[in-house]
Amino acid sequence: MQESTLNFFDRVYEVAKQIPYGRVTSYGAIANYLGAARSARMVGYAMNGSSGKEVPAHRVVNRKGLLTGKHHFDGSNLMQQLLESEGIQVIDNQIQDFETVFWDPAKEL
DNA sequence: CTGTTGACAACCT
DNA sequence: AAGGTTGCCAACA
Repeated sequence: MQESTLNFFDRVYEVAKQIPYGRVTSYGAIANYLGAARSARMVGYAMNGSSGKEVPAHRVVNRKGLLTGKHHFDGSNLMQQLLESEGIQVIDNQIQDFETVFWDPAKEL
């Protein structure tokens, strides 16, 4: 696969789609996997175009395990409910046992 | 082409 | 240790 052909956004989508069920990852982890460790913000920004795509943006949170991007979802607690639907405990936009459900693309891939 | 923005992360006080 | 500020880097106006 010629990654160079794909835009930065597309790479983020590809990685996000590969997030296993019941797992989550951080923006920095994805950015690190893409070689843009300092571009964690870009990952989040890329998610702006994830609407209407297969990208499970609700599985992507910041390094604290906090659902910072929930405000971008349709509802207010939609993101949280989606994660809880996958067996992830989320309390007050904070993922419980974050280290347990954390999925690092750089290690898993 | 230059400046601003942004779903973060790291550094500094 | 906890909180606030700066830095990154690519997209967008």
